[in-house]
Amino acid sequence: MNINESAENYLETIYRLGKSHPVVRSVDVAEELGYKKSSVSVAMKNLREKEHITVSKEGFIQLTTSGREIAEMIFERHELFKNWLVTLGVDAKIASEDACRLEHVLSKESFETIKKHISNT
Amino acid sequence: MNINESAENYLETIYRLGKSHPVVRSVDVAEELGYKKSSVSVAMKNLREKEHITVSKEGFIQLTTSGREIAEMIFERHELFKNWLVTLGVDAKIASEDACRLEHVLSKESFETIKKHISNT
DNA sequence: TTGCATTGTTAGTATATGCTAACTTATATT
DNA sequence: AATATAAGTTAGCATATACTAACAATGCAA
Repeated sequence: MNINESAENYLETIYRLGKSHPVVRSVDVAEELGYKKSSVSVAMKNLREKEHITVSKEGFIQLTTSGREIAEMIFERHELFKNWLVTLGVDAKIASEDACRLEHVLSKESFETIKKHISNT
Repeated sequence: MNINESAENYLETIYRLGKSHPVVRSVDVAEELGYKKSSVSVAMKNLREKEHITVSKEGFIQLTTSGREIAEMIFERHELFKNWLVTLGVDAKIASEDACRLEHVLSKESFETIKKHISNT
């Protein structure tokens, strides 16, 4: 599948925005991530080429099956780590920022193991 | 201080090698990390310029105080995460690889909190 | 001494990632 | 209609990071 941290973050953001917005456009992603729209434009082009998203002619972004799978995986990791850190006493903002980096670097094996550990705590 | 993940890894590697080798040279670092010596040469030049290492005319690399502080911090994180993951049941090789990425991305606050949590487990 | 092996350096390449600037297009406002 | 605003695109730049290729320096070995 060969997906980058950056691409994972974009997909997660599209997924997250889709929960609260009726449609998601490039400019919404840029706003959410604090990036310039040119950067997002290029990133969306790459995601289109890898078929992780489709974009309607109105500019509405949709996740494909593969895009959704990646986004859901990263989102699950993000939520798990963020909530766990907050439970342990870390400030919510810091927990969220750390989760945002953590979510990309763990192997599936470590993630599943930590998930089990957390649920037994 | 403004230190990159890459630089952190080099410093940690120098520190780690220093535990088992009488002297550490560029070529030892390259061997350890599986990088080309040209890459290490450039990285060592940057670490010299930032005064995180000094290099004798024989090519022996020494950590400065700031370099050692960074290296020890990263090393501590690495060991903590690796051992914790192994304790939870993750394969040692995977645990080590994951620790290698984890060690760079956590805030001090989250690290200290997780450290406390682990020691209470 | 000649020459190979080891170590280190430099220049130039490639990829990933985000930025600025300039442009296009479509919509909306006067 | 003329212009202004919003959204998207493209080209070119900058940084980080490792690579290949070519070269320099040092030391051992025939």
